[in-house]
Amino acid sequence: MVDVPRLRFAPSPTGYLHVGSARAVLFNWLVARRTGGEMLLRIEDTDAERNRPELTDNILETMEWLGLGWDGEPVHQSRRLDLYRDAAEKLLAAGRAYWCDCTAEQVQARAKERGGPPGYDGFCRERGLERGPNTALRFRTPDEGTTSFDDIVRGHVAFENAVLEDFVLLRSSGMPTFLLPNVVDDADMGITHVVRGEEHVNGTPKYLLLSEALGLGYRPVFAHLPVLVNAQRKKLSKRRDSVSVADFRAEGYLPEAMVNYLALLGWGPPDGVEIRPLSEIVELFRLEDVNSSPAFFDVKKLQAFNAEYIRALDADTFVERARPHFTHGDATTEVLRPMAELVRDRVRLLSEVEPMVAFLRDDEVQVDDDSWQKGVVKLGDRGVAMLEAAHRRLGSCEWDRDAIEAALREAAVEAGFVNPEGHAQMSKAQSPVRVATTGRSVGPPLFESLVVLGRERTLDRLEKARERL
RNA sequence: GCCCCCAUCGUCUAGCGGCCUAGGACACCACCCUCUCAAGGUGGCGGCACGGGUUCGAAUCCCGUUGGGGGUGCCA
Repeated sequence: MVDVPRLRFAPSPTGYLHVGSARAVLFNWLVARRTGGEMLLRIEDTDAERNRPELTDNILETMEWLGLGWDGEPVHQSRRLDLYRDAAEKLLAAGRAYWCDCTAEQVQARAKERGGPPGYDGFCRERGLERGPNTALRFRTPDEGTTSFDDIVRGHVAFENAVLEDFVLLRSSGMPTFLLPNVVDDADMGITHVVRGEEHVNGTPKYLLLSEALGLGYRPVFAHLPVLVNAQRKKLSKRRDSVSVADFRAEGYLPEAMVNYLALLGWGPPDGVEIRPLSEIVELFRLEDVNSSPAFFDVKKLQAFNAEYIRALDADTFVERARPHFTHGDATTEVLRPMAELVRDRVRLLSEVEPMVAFLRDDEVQVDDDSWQKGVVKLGDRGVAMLEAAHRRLGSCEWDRDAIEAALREAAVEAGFVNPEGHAQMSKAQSPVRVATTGRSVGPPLFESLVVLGRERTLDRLEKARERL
């Protein structure tokens, strides 16, 4: 039988999918795709206290949005509890586990008393306790020897068994904790490559010891990915940092930009070409090339990628993809369509699209104070003259892009915006007209904007601005 | 405290003993283009943490120091 690589992503439904997990999904997915293997999905919901079942949907939906699907049906640990209990019984029967009734307080108190390292001290190892209402089952770690493994990204990693404390297998509630189901399922699901975050490195010897004690004869290949950190170089945390992939989606990031960017955290293509389709990344990606040092999640660079991906969209696709971000669906779509390319080349996020064309949609224009001061008031008499000249000339010209440009250039000359060569100085002259009609000092090209705005509203807004001065 | 890991421009990375006067990308700065803003073009700023080895030769290998991170839960 040929060994088909089999990977897995194993989230616990205690939070939304964040960028760190998304990167883990991606790398697992890439390996599966590249090697012709599969990536399975396992929901690690053994913590009844913290589980939020509805979050599973968010995680799955977000993975689909990213375009990183999984193979087969998701496995839920909460539906396989018998498997873990059987495994626990086996360990107990083999003398590799024992019952313990110590409370967390007692464990801490003893650690403090002896002045040694924190953690469980093996107090109940020889007490011969029976299962009771307040007993947890602990794994008895070896006192001697070392446990080591070869990590694809980190090389050889070794631990003295003596530093491994006797960890909990079954809570007093009877529910298993992380490690036991993790090992049992990986073996049961035939996982060949365990690709996960660096935070799991220290748990790996326990994982291996468990596998051995269970007589599973199971030993996957490990690859521990570097953590993603914030600007303070701390591991990204859901509490401190805004890292929910669903939030990025809501802000108007494209999944292809997100995935492309994520691939570059801890890995780089050999030819240095950073922006490229996922299909190419699949071809190039190798776990052996993954870094082992922490990577900063740089939103600025993500935005740059996003802008580039947006610019690569054709006009219709751009409108369709921006549409879900509109608060006034059809109305915004209508005014955006004729301006699509011009707007598309100016936004970094899809959420920026609607504000950029709102002046075309709404009856009244909201004039930004700062823009008003800098773009109109500051120009003094010439600003007034420009508004008046523009109003007059736009009142009688044809209504197309070139005619509007010609009219405004003439208005500029009339209002005194002339350069040494005697030509209209449009960079300055356009500003009062722009602010009066669009409400802002920056935005899509003015002439095209006015075409869509229409003569009536344009003249009306120029007049209102004039009156306001 | 103990255990494990990490260390190339501000950031993400290329580099796997000579091709390195260290390449690219993002960010930043300047100029060009230009109806604003973008985009684009050109140029610039900027890095092998430090100290020892090994070697004819080290960003690349080894050791130490320093700095950073992760873990140390009846969370995952």
